[in-house]
Amino acid sequence: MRQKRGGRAAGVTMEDVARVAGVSAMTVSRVLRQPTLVNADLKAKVEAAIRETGYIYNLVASSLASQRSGIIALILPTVASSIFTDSVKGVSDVARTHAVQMIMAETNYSPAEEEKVIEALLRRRPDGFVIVGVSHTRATRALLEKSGVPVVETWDSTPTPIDSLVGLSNFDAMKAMTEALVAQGFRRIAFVGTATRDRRAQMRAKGYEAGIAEAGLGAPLILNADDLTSMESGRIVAERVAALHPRPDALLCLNDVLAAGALLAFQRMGLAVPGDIAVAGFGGLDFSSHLNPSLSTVDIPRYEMGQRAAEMLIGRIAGTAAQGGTCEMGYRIVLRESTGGSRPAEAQAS
Amino acid sequence: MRQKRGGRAAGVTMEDVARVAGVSAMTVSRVLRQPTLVNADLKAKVEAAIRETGYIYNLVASSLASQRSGIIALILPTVASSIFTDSVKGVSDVARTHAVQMIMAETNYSPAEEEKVIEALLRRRPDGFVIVGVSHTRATRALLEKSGVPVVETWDSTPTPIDSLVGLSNFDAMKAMTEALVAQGFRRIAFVGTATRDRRAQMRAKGYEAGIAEAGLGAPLILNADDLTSMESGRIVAERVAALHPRPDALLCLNDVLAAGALLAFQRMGLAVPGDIAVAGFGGLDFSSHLNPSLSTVDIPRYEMGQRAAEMLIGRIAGTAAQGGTCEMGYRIVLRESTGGSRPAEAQAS
DNA sequence: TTTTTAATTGTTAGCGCTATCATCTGTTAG
DNA sequence: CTAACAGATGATAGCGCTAACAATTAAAAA
Repeated sequence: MRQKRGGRAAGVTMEDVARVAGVSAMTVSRVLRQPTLVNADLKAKVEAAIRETGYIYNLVASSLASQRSGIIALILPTVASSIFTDSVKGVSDVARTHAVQMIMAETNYSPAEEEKVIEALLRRRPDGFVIVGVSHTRATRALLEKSGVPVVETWDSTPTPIDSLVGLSNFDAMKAMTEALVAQGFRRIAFVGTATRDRRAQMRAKGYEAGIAEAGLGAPLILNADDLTSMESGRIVAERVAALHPRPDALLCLNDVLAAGALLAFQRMGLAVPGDIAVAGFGGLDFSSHLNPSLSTVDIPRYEMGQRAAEMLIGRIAGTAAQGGTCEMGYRIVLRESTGGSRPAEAQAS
Repeated sequence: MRQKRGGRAAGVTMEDVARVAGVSAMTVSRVLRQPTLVNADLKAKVEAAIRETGYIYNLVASSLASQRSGIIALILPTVASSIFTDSVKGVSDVARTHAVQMIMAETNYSPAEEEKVIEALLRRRPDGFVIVGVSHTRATRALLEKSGVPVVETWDSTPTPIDSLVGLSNFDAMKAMTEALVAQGFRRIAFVGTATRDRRAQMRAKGYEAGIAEAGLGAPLILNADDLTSMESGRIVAERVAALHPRPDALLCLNDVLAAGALLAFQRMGLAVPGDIAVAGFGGLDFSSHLNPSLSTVDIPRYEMGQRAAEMLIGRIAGTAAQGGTCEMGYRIVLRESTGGSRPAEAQAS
């Protein structure tokens, strides 16, 4: 430890290691970053010096000098929801294998907050962004394009991604589930989820509407919920649904969390699922298959989406992948007991 | 944009902004960091120049020059589990209000991985660490102590924290739940969760054992599960429990996820909960109160623990809090239908 | 032997900021 | 009228690393 610049304590630097090992700082740097370029004896000497001094490589200085931060930023609507945790893990796992660190920030489903958050993260000079969603403010888009940082958008689809895309058609997926419910014989299918929040929610609602329209089932019935990510919210909606006349014979939910909340609430108020009312969700979350009755859902490859997005991003950063790359992820309609399907049967789609 | 150093493109720098505004770079820096020191006219001019040039502050350079990264690191066992998401949010929310960024890494419940992860993060020179758990390798402890970075440990208790602690007594909490079950009249209480994973799991198992021993209920019965964070694992354990002779009259689980998996599995195999077997969990997760029957649990202030830990850490970083600070968080025994308690009644403890 | 080439290592000059001190203005007090 | 001082701005010298190039040595080719 030395004293420098007005008395602030500084840690061990590469220079210190170099002195101990009897080489130049550059050689130490090479041992750490391109060990094959260094003679084996010297390498051993340097490694010993590193151990002896307790040197900890300084990535801040490295980032500044090399213009590479080794950080990828992950922007998502919320960190506190089970909906995205698997995608986070997918990104995080890939990041780790490439010796890159992931930094996360949440937007609370607000494009304005997203703009702020991205601007804040840009100050860290991340090597790339994975962003959940394709709907951004004009300024956000301009900011990202000007910065020249690779971006992979995901969890939604668009023909005009900022850079690259790991897509998911929320519209198609929810429409397919609606059709599956129709095929199961349900005729008064209601939908929970607002059309006024984020684009993913909107597209799912539109998919439901399209499914209803094509089946010629009359006017769609869309119910809103204030909070779209809590079981409590599902419970509250279930009470409203139970009071409707005529009561819907199926309730399709924006996601599995709402669906589970509704399903359990129906049961508690004495309604049989699916006898009195069927319930279906979206997302394929883990707990869905464990509920009694097990919950029908649209299974989407959450972990794989995160993985794929991170891999694509790392390709873009390395320059091996071209801009404009797109990869559409599929979905699976999983009909279980909550819609009258049998437990083990899992229909396949897309 | 200028070309520098062999042709790499560089973005707009503070120097560029300064030139446009007709001031020195130092003044631009002051406008951004200590605006009160700068004359209002100049400030306006600089702000205009920033907008005009599209300048984005470079925190990498700032971190290097100021020896402050503005990053706090959060180390937790896993990012993919609902158990910690609320704590993550607590840390993240506090970090945001202090204009600090949070960087997260997971250890997979392994002290060896924790050591690697902490060493990797130390390279980014974070201003502080929040670490879930108090059990670390000797090397980890030495590393953190030598680095001099403030550390707040949480989600467990110890008289000898590395630096500061936001504590939770897993032993006391699980013992209290065991006693509550005994008070409810259960006599053959089994426990699920391994005593061989992390210290938090161990302490909970020990709390259960102590509760059983003090009640004079004979030998404790501890069942292991391979995976301690999935409902599927709870289901598998439930099958083993159902086959026991005599069958336990209550199953106490390491956490709510296991408990929910077990509860739903018991129901599916035709066992009444709590009639044939009671179930209780730990963690106070959101979904517990929604299950039918609602799940008894030990509610712990997950979000607040994250908040408190982050606040304490920021105090340590600012130098306003002393080393060795400790703050013990409480817990609440919540008895619900799954142990024969009535739904609204929520007993209070600690 | 001399020249060419490849393989190692070192030197230099930043990366884009900020801590520190110096300078310069305009006040206020003596 | 000068000294003392506070307030605002600028100049300088790094922070700890790496890109680019230079220098050195040893091996291969001529």
